[in-house]
Amino acid sequence: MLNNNKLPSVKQLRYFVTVAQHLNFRRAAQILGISQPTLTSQISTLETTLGLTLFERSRSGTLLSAQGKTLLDYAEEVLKSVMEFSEMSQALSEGEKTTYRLGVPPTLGPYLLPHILPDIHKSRPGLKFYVREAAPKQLQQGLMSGEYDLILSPLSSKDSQIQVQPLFLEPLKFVISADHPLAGEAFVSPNAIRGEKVLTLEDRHHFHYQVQDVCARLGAVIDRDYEGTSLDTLRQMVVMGMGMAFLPGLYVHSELHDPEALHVCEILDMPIVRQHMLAWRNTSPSRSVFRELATLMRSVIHNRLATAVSVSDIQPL
Amino acid sequence: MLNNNKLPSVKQLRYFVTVAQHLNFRRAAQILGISQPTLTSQISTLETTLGLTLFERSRSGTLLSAQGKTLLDYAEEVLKSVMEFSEMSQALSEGEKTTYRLGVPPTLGPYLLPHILPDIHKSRPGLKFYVREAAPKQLQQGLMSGEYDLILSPLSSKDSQIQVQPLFLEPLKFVISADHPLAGEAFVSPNAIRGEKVLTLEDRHHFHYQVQDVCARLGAVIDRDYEGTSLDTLRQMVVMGMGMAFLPGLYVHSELHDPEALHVCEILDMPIVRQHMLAWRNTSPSRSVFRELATLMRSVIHNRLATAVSVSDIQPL
DNA sequence: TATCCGATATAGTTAAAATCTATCAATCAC
DNA sequence: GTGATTGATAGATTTTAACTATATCGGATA
Repeated sequence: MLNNNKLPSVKQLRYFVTVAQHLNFRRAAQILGISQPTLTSQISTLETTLGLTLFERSRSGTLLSAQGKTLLDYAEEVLKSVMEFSEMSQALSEGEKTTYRLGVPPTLGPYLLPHILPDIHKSRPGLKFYVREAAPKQLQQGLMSGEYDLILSPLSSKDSQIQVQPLFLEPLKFVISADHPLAGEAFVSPNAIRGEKVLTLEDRHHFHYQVQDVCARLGAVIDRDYEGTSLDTLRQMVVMGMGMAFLPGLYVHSELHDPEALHVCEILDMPIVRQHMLAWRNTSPSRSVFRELATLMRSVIHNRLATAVSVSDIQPL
Repeated sequence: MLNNNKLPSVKQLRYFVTVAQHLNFRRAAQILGISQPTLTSQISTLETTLGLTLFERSRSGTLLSAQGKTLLDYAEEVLKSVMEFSEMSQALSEGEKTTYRLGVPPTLGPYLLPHILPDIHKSRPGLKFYVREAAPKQLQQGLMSGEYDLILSPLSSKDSQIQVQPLFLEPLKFVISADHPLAGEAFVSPNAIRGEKVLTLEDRHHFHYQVQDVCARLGAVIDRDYEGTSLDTLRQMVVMGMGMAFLPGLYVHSELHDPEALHVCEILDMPIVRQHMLAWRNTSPSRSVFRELATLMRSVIHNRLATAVSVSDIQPL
């Protein structure tokens, strides 16, 4: 078997197709912008690597051989796929049509993204996001491993490989069952909570530790006997009178439209918030896009969600 | 717009895909059988021509960028089509699966090919024929123009660009209506035909001139008032008593199984035959295949049709 | 028949590209 | 810290693609 596994080059296939179209080396060379001897030599190199004859040459003209005729379709198929590759790369290099893998915490994504993605899409129609939910710890790890290009995260990581920009502060609202003695007031005194048991999510959620911190400051304790698996179950637990809880402001803003069952309030003179950041690898070739995106997100959040959250100042580079 | 229309090479795409699969330049280089600096430089050349970043490199590892991830699928598509091209060319170069365009005269093809193509296919399963019918003159012209790779032809062309090999001699049978006075004898004397009118095909068929020659030798005349458009109509004309005619032996052998309506006989002491040749361009890269094919055809015809035709001697090269 | 035109092939040279070896600098695991 | 591993860089070399000039062949034309 003479045939090495040497692959033909795109250039050679382009030459082949052009000669096959015109059945004339000189004209094809002219169209390709190369000299006729170059074309002759390239075609004959290709024929050698393939181990067959593509064209029947005679002084009186050039014909496609039977085998060449069969291969022509395949060569055109190759050129087509190369063109598609090339066009896609062009679109990508011009900033259109890039899909970024965005990781979000489950306690934030569903209550933030529906409010802001439409506007972001309107401003930057080329940007697409493939959104996946995971706990912040997994998000950060996945960011480093390349699983995500971009994450929304509560972390202010000191990792030098991660670039972080603050987006906004989200208040945590205090919620109690509507028939609880404390219900009815917009503000609850910290003293009223001291020593109380507070419901929260399971500790695989970062939210668990955030609430733990808050409770430590308030002198309340986490109820570890009953923990919610999601914000929705947590809310149901409160509605059913199993205890009091903190819920993210955006969750309240998005999901709680029935004030009957639940009373939402805040802690008097004690702002309780969590900070959300946008983070990416600082090796990412799209980092400038991401920086712009952070700015865009702050602006959209300011427009759409000013009543629920407070946007962070724009950080200088 | 920075982007030139320079196309990536197959080699670069192969490098790209391999690095993307392993996310490690050194290992990918080893697999590709090249050095790591070469790989680095090729990838970075590719990135430059595409105007974007395919990989995020850091000392701690290599990641596919978001754009690289999108392009990877396209690159794999290109490689797939190149592999298909390559595999097809390999199959072709090993003599498998070539389709040759075979031109045949309408007075021969339908009555010869069904008898021999099955055996030919059995001996050389790779050979395929795309069969088209045309008059010998068109066949020869089409052979030169590349429309056919191979023709069956009565011509013994002196054209130096055409290679010709004789295949077999086919007798022309003399047919008359079953109720004609001459019917019943296996041989008819030439004298009985002298001066008679003989039916034949229209003059766009080469067969017309062959019969004309025969009639000239016999002293018969062609009936130009009524001419058949095909052998089948010619036969019907004879059955209907419109006159006598010559029909190719293979036609008689294949189609005439009803001896009632028609009487088939031969001219006494006067063999009337036509010679069939196989012809191809002597520039054809497949000429050795065609020579073998001619031998094969003679052998198959000898096995299958010895009662109807006589195979020519094998011609030395 | 001689000649010219148009076709591809060949020779020889040059510019560009791909590749190699050797080495560097950053990072990570221990 | 130390050694192993990673991708990047420098410089030399080989290979490839390209050019110009010319040869050769076949067919049309005078």
